[in-house]
Formats: sequence, C-alpha cells, structure tokens
Amino acid sequence: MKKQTSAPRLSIAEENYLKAIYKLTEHSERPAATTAIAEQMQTAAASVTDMLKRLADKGLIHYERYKGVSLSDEGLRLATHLVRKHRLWEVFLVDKLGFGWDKVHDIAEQLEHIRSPELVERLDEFLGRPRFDPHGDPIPDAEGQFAERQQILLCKLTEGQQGVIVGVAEHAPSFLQFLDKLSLVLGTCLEVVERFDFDDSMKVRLPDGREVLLSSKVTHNLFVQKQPV
Amino acid sequence: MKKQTSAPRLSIAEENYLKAIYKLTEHSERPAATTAIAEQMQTAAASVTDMLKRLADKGLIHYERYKGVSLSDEGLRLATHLVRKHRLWEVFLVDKLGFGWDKVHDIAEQLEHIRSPELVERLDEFLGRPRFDPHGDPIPDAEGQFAERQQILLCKLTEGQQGVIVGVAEHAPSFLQFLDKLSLVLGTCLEVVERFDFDDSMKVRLPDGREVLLSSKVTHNLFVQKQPV
DNA sequence: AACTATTTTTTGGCTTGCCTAAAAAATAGT
DNA sequence: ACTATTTTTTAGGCAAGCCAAAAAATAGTT
Repeated sequence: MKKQTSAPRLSIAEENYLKAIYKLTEHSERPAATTAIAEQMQTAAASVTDMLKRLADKGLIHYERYKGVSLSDEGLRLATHLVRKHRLWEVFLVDKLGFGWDKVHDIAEQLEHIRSPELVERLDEFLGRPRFDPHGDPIPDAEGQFAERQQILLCKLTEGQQGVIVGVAEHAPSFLQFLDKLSLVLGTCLEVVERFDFDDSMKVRLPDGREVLLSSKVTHNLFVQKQPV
Repeated sequence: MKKQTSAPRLSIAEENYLKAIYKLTEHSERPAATTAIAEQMQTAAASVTDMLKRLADKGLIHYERYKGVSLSDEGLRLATHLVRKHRLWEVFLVDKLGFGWDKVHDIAEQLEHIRSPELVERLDEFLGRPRFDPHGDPIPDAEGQFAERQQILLCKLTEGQQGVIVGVAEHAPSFLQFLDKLSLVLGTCLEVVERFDFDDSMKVRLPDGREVLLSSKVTHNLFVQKQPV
C-alpha cells in the first residue's frame, strides 16, 4: 500500500468507482460497503475488492479490509470534478442541444470522462456558469464548492402552502417522463390543496388551475422552495 | 475467421485502428501496411497484427496475411462516422467554445468516441450543419457523403492569380500557429506576386497590403480556391 | 460462548490490448 | 537462383478489469 506521489491519470473504470463511492458516502458519515459499490456499479463484489486495492494504492480512498471505504481528500476532489463535468454536460445537452431531461444521463456519463481542464472551463463559461443542472442538482465550481439553496421535499409542505419546483431527488427516466406529462417541470409553482397523511399523497393546484393528486413517491422526490403566501 | 452477424459495439482501441486504416487508405488504392498502421498508432507491429485479426473476424476489414488491409463496407461506414464526429466536435470547440484551431485535435480525438446517434445529429443541427471543419476538411453527412469543393494547393497558382485560403493539408499545431502569426487564416484572400520555382517558395500579397514570402512547406500545405481576377 | 447467516476477501481464470524476441514470409539485389 | 534485408507473424508475457467459487471475517442469534 505505497503512497502515490504524482498524479497518475485515472482510467475510466477508476473514475467510475470514485463516483460510485462518492454517491454512496455523499449523504452519510459511514464508509461505503463493498457490496453497495458492487450494486451501484452493476459488477461483482470480487471486482470491487480488486479495484479498491488499486485506488487505495493510489491514495484516493481510505481502505481497511472488511471495513468499507471512504474517499481521501484527493479522491473527493477528483470525484467532485467528475460531478462538475457530468452536470455541466447535462446543462449543455438540455439547454443547447434540446435534449429532454430524461435523456441526458447516459450521454453525460460518457462526456464526464473527457480529459481537458480548458474544455471544462470554456464549457462552463459558454453555458453562463450555471449553478444547477437540469435536474436541479448543484454544480460544483472549479474549486469544488457547491451552491447552497433553501429547499425541502414537497411532502413537507402543509395545506395552503405554495412552492416552486427546483429539483428532483429521483432521476429515473420513467419518473421524469411522468413529471413531463403533468407539466411538473423545474420552475413550476404549486399550492398544496389537501394532504392525505395516511399515504403521504397530496392534492396540489398548478398554475393553470388544474388540481392533481400526487402519490407519496412523487411528493417525496420533488424538491421545492417554499413561497411566501 | 468467422463472420460477425450483429453489430458488436467497438472498443475505443478498435475505433482508433479503423480510423488509422481509413487515413492510410483514404488517398490511395493500395491496402495499408502493418508497419504503416503501427507508425500511425504509435504502437508495435505485433500489436497491429493482433488487432487486425480481431477486426477481420468482425468483418470490418479485408485482411490477408502479409498483404496489408483495407476497410470493408461496414468498416468504411464506421470510420467515416468517426471522421464525421471528430470534425463536428472540432467545429463546436472552435465556433462555440472559442478554442484556437491548433488546440482542438486532441480533445476531438476523445469526443469522437462518445456513442449516441442522437447526440451527433443534434450537434450537427446546433452547429448549423457545417460542411467543413475549422481546418477546411469536409464533414461527411449522416449518410457518409463528403462535400465536394474546387480547391488546389497554393503552390499551383501562377503569378498574378488570386486565391482564398480554404484549408490546410498539414495539421501540426506549430504550422497552424505560424499561419495565425501571419494572419493566414481560412477565408483570407491572397494574390501571388512572384513565384520562385527553384525552391517552390512564393511572395504573396495579403488583403492589408502586406507582402510576405512563403516557403515551399507553406505553399504545399495551403488549399486555396482560385479567384477570378 | 457457539452457531449461523451474511459480507468480504482470496483464489484462479478469463478477455482485451499491449509488449519483446524470435521465426517465417515476402521483397530486393546480385 | 541465391542471399540479404525488410516486413509480418507467431509465441510467450504482462497489466487492467472482470467473473465464479472457495475461504475468511464479521455480525446476529440463541
């Protein structure tokens, strides 16, 4: 487990593992389990162990056998940069090329591996230095800093309160397409008409006057900014 | 050497070999030699032989031991599509992101491997369906058809004739930077003031009235459209 | 504490893509 | 027609990533 001194240019596979570990540890203090990484990467646990050793040798993760892994400072920096590239490309695909927000993930997954610092900076500039991607996720800046924003899940709103949709917690294309059908796109304002706490569903009023019933699944996966009424 | 029936998604390495073979056979009837491919790919000849067998198995090249290779119809189709993607991305990098024409090759070399038919079509549309890239090379359309254009090498112009620069035969960054210094960019009109046939150099007049002496190397690597005087 | 179920790692093996060294085939010169 | 040279292929190996199956460690239960 020798420390790597110079930056050794990661393979695409290594980058993907870093991103998987990032996702798994992003919202928790506990290290990521081998099985969880295998699940995330759709690969066998044995392959994960292989790769963890390599990433540990390169100093990108903290790894102790049987204890799971977390990102080192350098690993976090690289993972954050990948997130930055991924989200910037998503903005490009949606804003400039006119892709639907349900179609961009796989393409951005490829584009995020393009290596060129100057490209990323020029793209950022070209896009107008966006701070959020088409799904409402924050885009880290060149220093890895994420924008902060007041947002809560729709299910936290009480009857009579209004909110503006600013993000989605679930990125599954089928979910996004469902939202498209209901015109529940980013920027849409809605008011909670009635809450049904027994199943966490709620009826909301849309700008066009329509009232729609949203399931628990929906209310738990839409981020809104509370609006003063 | 079993024929491959379904399209098997090429690896990046395979794509790069196809492109190398394409470049080597583009302007000649003769098949590409193993050594030439090795030179082009900066790799060992033995590695090339390995790969040629694989590409032949997949039906992408015509390969007979010791005889060199040429692209099959399918191989040519794939190689042409790679060229299309490469040149479209170069247009994007120069026209939209403001890169210099001497800086885009390596980045486009990465971007050309992004797999998404819809992306290519949308990019083409976004760029205004350009028919030539920043170096003046034609961009094949979705059917693989190249645009035709009347163009000759600058060295073919006679004294007194005028031409507009429409392309470069040499893509080396140092050459492109040299052209930048002299303002010999695409679209520049020039008139041959004097030819020195003993070394193929010539003196030309630029739109701003400047007269510059161009070496054989330059006159043999600039494509111009002859202008009526 | 002992047993069991689960998780993780190890082991051995596969493919891709690269290498060097050596053999074989083609080409060129006499 | 024979030899020398060049080109190409074969043979054998190596590293990256992947897998399934066996072994080891951990955690949960009694």
